[in-house]
Amino acid sequence: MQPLALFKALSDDTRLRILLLIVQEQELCVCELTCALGLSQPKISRHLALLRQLGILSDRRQGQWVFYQLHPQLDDWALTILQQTLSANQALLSHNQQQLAQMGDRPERSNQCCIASC
Amino acid sequence: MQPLALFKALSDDTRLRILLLIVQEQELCVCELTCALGLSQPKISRHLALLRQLGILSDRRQGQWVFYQLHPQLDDWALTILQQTLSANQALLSHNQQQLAQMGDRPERSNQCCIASC
DNA sequence: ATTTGACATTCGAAATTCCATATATATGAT
DNA sequence: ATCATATATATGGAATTTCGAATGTCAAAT
Repeated sequence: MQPLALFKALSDDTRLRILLLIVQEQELCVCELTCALGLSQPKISRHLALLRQLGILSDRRQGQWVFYQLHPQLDDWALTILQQTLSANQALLSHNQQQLAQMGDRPERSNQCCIASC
Repeated sequence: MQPLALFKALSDDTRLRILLLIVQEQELCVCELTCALGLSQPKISRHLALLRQLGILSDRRQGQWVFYQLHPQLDDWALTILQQTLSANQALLSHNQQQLAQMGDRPERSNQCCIASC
């Protein structure tokens, strides 16, 4: 991951919030992000596609939903940048986290491999 | 310093290199940056103005030369981001540092307050 | 006072980024 | 098959960013 590519990804408000929310929450689906950010679904989806193509996020489909998380092979330094940005700027996301907390009918996560289902 | 503002500043190749070089070298003047990056003087100057207006860099004039350094009041987290980006991506600057090393007639720094001159 | 070298600024064109709207695909339920 | 929900993509235009070229400013030296 080239530094310039990472910083370009982070230089848009929507993408920055998406990434910081995912760092905080581990994994979120498109509808949760749409709700947390109060933006249209196509807009969220377009930015997610960009972050996926850059190798910053990875996605998995579970039934109707597609969940996004940080890409497992994301460079250490890039991960560190994201985590430090989050911890030093928690206030930035407070409204988004509030929206997420108030959201009803959030999809349930099924672990990809838990004792019961394997 | 808002995260979005910092990342927008870092999302341009010229500005990214300017900042990482200054983190490494402490202080550089416009002609040194012009030489190290191999770019036109107006282009360098325009990006420096932007970084100065954002409060990321500060400048001081010494005779004909204007030296730029990181702004003394730059947020800790922003400084950390810059330092970590540099140390994890040294290779990115190798050519620029080579150009700087080969530059002749670099202006001398006079400390703003040394024993001899005060 | 003029010149010279270092740096800053302005302006229009070109390139890039971003968005809203419309449309397409995929999954699960009926 | 059909429909509803969730997500993805395509398109065209608006807004922003970037750049080169020309010009302006400042300080030191003659």
